[in-house]
Amino acid sequence: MPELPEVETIVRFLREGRDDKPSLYGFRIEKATVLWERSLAFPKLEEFLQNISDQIITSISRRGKFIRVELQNNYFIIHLRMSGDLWVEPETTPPGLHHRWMLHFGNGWRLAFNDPRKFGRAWMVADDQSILGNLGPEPFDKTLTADAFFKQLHHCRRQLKPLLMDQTFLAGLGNIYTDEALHLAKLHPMLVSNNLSEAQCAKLLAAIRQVLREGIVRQGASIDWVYRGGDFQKYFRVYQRTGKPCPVCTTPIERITLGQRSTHFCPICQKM
DNA sequence: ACGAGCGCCTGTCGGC
DNA sequence: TGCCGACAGGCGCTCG
Repeated sequence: MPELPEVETIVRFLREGRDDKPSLYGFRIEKATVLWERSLAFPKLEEFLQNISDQIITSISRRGKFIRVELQNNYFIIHLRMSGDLWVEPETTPPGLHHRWMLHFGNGWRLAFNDPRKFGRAWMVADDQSILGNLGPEPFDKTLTADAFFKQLHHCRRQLKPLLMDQTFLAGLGNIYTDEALHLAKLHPMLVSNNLSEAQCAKLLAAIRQVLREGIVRQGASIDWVYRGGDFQKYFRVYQRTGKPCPVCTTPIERITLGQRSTHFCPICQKM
């Protein structure tokens, strides 16, 4: 489920609690259980189990699509990839079929990483920049001005769709929000970055921020069988709407493959 | 520098 | 009903 709005929703929930679930701030990790070893990218299992025990969660934040849990001695960083999710649940619940690891707090609660497709990864590292250091700017960063974004787009010569999904260019967009932003900005996904005018670049940045804001307000999108969180899927303009009318001009939405990913756009609103 | 192909995984859905 | 391919919110790798 993870693009910026879904990850942001999960981070807020872990930080603030939701419904009957507590905030994890200040929780002491009594011990961890790893059920699928490949979910742990670093360090080796033994070292991880030993070093995570007895540490206290001091903060929880998001960088791009990564979740950064700050502990006293180091960072626990999680990437949900395609199907990962984090559940706060009582220890009395039987572990789910797709649980890959769990942090036990010894107070009746645990944090479980549920990930049917097993693509998700977690790292425990002293320096968070060893994992997050190559990420591009945050879309809402105030220093990312229209002018800076124009320069970034003109610094390379790439199709907009794969470029916007490149996390070293901009951190947080995935397949859904890229398609949605390009439609809102009325830009064809195959347009080449350094051909955009200043006005088009400014419009694209504004569109990216708008769709991400909408996604966060709706608490993310829930599609398929993963992530039953928000309802942004009810408001998709183009994503997974092949053949359905464009919300602006009613022309049927088209689907092509770009950068190995299905790409949805309106052939009238988003001309080459 | 850039894009395409593929691998990693499990699950769902539509067609036959 | 069962089988089979296509497809799914990501990303790292190789190969042209």
